[in-house]
Amino acid sequence: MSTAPATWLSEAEQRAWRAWLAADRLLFDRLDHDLQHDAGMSVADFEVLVRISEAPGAHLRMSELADETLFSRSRLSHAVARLEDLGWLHRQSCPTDKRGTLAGLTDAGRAALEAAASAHVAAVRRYVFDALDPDEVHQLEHLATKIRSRLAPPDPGGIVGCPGAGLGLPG
Amino acid sequence: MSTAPATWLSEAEQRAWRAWLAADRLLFDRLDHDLQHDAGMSVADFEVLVRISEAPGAHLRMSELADETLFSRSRLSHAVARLEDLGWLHRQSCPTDKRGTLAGLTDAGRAALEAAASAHVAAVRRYVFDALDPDEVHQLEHLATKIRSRLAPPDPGGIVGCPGAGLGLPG
DNA sequence: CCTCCATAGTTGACGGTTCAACTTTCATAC
DNA sequence: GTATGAAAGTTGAACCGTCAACTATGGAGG
Repeated sequence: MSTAPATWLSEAEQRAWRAWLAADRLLFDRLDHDLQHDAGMSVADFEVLVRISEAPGAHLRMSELADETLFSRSRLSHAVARLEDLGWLHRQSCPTDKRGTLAGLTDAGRAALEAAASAHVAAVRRYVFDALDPDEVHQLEHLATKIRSRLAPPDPGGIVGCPGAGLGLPG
Repeated sequence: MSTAPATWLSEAEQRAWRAWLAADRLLFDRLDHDLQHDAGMSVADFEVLVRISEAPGAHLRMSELADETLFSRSRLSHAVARLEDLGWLHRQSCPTDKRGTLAGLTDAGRAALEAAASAHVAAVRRYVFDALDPDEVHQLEHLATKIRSRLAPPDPGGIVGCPGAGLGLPG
């Protein structure tokens, strides 16, 4: 090991890697802190609510929700249980598959999401997109997509065929 | 709120944002999982060990370590306590400032870092940099740096004037 | 029909992070 | 030199995510 830097990162790669680590930590710490302060929810909670709001009828199978958010089943179970305790979600058993559970947005959940969204989106805009020109936005998508493609199956995209039920919120 | 999408994200921005969220979650979950499996440490532990190894004499003030890793003081305290229990770090009181604590790498810590580094670097290379050409690496650094600059004071860079004690590992 | 295994989801214990005190030491001002 | 406030770290509780069971249902094959 002491003589084998064959796979080390180049200077440029190392700069890029450390810059990403730093930006990532600062950004998500800040977004979480802000959203928790303003709306009493985490970014993870927000993502769950958004994905459900986008589903037709604002309810979604736990599995699909897990796939869309990239949460583990367990993490999602705990998260949805918390959100249900807050009165923002309700769970009901799936009529067509008795193993399944549907998570649906309550009125309070929709209200909480709407209340949270504006400040959160503004924060994302302020910390990220206000600094980037259209070309850089495209680069960001391109880089993220490239990296993502090496790590997992492709974005499920629109599993559901029926948009329009959602609030049109960013993720 | 129902009539004010004035600050919403554009389609392109939303694609970029969701792609980043996804890549980020997949990448760090995977890196953490791999490193935990191969070397019994988290990516956060690895970063702490790397930063200490790069300091002159392989010891560093807790505050400086917190600034470099972007950990909170509390998080760092807990992390260093765990690493000390593992025998990879030792703490000693700072001779010039009795409030201070110096965290230093033990021989076992250096060995653990060296053992972890090769597989971890290979994973970063495999999941990230193998997919990117030099231009894209530069774009990644540029984007991350731009975002970072909106969120925090600039990179402390080399607070310490004396490299050479480190292992030259990526962060 | 019945076995077998995969899928769906939940649960509880454990580990790591945050948050809010708290102690100790340093620096400044009087 | 002493009061006051800032800085350095630590601690314990609460919270969140992971991991390894576990239950229950669905589907495929004999």
